[in-house]
Amino acid sequence: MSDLLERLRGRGWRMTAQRRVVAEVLDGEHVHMTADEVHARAVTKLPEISRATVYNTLGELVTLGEVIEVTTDRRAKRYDPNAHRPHHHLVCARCGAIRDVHPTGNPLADLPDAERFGFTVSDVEVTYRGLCPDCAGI
Amino acid sequence: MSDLLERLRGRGWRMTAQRRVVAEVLDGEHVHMTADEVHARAVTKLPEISRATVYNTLGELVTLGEVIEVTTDRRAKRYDPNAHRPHHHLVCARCGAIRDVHPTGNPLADLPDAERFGFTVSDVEVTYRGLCPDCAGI
DNA sequence: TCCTACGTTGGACTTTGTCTAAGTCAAATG
DNA sequence: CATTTGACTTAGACAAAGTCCAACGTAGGA
Ligand SMILES: [Mn+2]
Ligand SMILES: [Mn+2]
Ligand SMILES: [Zn+2]
Ligand SMILES: [Zn+2]
Repeated sequence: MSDLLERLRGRGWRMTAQRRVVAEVLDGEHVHMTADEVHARAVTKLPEISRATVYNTLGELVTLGEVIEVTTDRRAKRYDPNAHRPHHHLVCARCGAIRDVHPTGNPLADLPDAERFGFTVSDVEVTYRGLCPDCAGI
Repeated sequence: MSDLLERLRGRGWRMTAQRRVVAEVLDGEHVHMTADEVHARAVTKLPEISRATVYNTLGELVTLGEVIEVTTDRRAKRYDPNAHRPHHHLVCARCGAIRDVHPTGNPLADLPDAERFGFTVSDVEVTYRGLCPDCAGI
């Protein structure tokens, strides 16, 4: 994530305080923030940053392949800076906690030709659902 | 789907023209309509039916286990009357076409204990993405 | 037939995200 | 450095999907 700013520059993108702050906020393990959460944290470092710019920058990071959009529920999209290692997600149905998981096996191989209906299948998302330790105890 | 009305009655639910119409609309193969699409079709049979009632009834059918909510994108939820046979979905990234698919293998078995982080995992959704024959040709 | 609790309705409201016009500024240029 | 310019940022209007509510209507039991 730290050389992200270089890559952006390499693409001829202008470096701004806003983009730097959004990139800084998106860092860590099992980070899956909504756009508004990113904005809330960005504001603590750069009070004037607007919601629109956060949306714009997140969209650019997704296009760049530095961040992945994750949709685990019908609420807000989540932005996942762990774009380097392919993984799937385990979601608590009650509190919404999200963990990265790395299942064995290849789900793409599990889809026979007869079940592809002529589609060119390029990607697969797997979402495991259940209750986290905290929520299961209640 | 035809005995749905019986089951509803068995649960002590009042039978109304609105609920009957929503149940009728939700029938067929590879049907994955949004709430507004269900409403649009329901209106042709019962012009006075309101959006709120469609949402209410769909929610009730989901609770009853007669219909499954499918979220393939961050647009509208889709309602799937094929709740009887477990299946997953294949989605065209361009036009949004949805097909039911039945992959081999069990993704739940592919998630080792060490990757469960103490969660009680109860369900898994798999979404295959790609291009349908029409969209791949363009 | 009458009652009433449950179902329905329209509209206001919320959440999430997009769009735009006007202002600002990074960085190329000399 | 100072200038210049088009890409970037901003506030706020707008849109789509869904929820909520108070008033009204009716299914089905007494
Ligand atoms: Mn992740
Ligand atoms: Mn389906
Ligand atoms: Zn939880
Ligand atoms: Zn298509």
